Amino acid sequence: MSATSSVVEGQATTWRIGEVAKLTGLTTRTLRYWEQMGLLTPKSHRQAGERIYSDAEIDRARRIKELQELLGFSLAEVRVVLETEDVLDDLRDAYHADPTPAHRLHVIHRAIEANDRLLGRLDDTLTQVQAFRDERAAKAQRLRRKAAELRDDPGIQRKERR
Amino acid sequence: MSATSSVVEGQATTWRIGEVAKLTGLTTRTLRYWEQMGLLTPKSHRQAGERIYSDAEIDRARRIKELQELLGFSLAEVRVVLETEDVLDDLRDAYHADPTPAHRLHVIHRAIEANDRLLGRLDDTLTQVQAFRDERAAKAQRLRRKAAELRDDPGIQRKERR
DNA sequence: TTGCTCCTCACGTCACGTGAGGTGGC
DNA sequence: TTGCTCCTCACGTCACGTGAGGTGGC
Repeated sequence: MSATSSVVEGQATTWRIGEVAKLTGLTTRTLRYWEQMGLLTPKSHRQAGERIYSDAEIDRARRIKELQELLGFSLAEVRVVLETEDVLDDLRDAYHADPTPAHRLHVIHRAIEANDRLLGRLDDTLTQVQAFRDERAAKAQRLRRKAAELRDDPGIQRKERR
Repeated sequence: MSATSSVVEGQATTWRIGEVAKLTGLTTRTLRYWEQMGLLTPKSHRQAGERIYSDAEIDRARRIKELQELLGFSLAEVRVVLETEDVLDDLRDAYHADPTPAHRLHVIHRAIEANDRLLGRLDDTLTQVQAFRDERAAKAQRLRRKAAELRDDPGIQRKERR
């Protein structure tokens, strides 16, 4: 919001690549690579080629990062997800440009499908992480019980376990 | 359990690399690579170098996969986690070999620390995935509402949004 | 002029994928 | 002998990391 070197142009706040990196936890190298791959294009390039990003690109960068890190998507998979969302955004932008209602309904149905697929994968990872977490929580309990035993009775050699 | 080509040697079931691959969802290349990195060593090599795995290695392979895919760990990070667990296993094996109780307590405390760190990271990812999931669920609702509107009233150009 | 951030190559790295060419047991 | 799985190189790939060498505005 009030970053020292943010630039105001017209109305909207814009950012340099180093600022985007700090805000998103990415590196400048990654941002340039994603641009090269056609995943994240800066709003504009300034004189001498300096990249200028808007808030929309910050959101997009965060989305890409989530899809990669939380769901293990490759950039090719990320691309597919983002493309269906871009289509939806285009639809919204062109809301009065009169595409036929039938076409709009079709686009929305594709968006619903894509979204539901994502939801499904998220639920899958959720249950997997849950199961893994429960295992670790149980192990934490066992370890603490063991430590308590050793503290109370440090000299006793127990016969259980072999 | 009753895989066709599983081998019985003494009492325990053993597996060939291709069987391990199928059981774990990994590739044989990955299993060999992890061995080369010192992360997963087969129980033994047979004549002509054929790798023989036991159930313990299947479990270990699954653990490595979980740490990689669910938590995004690099193999270097996986190594650290597994090493602290290996120490615990050694402790259990040497339970009657009389290490001092003080030393045992120390090892257990380190294991508790390591386990709690993992638990913390699991809880972090859990909340992140949850938040992401909730976003998607909300979007699913919005999309379905929109689709219903279009179905009920396909000809109307609404004035909301811009 | 000095600092800071930006830029474009371009080679390096991590974790494998993918053949190439060959061996061993039913 | 034919099929199948195994083996070891070894080059390729994906997603960046990491300098090298240079430009531009306070």
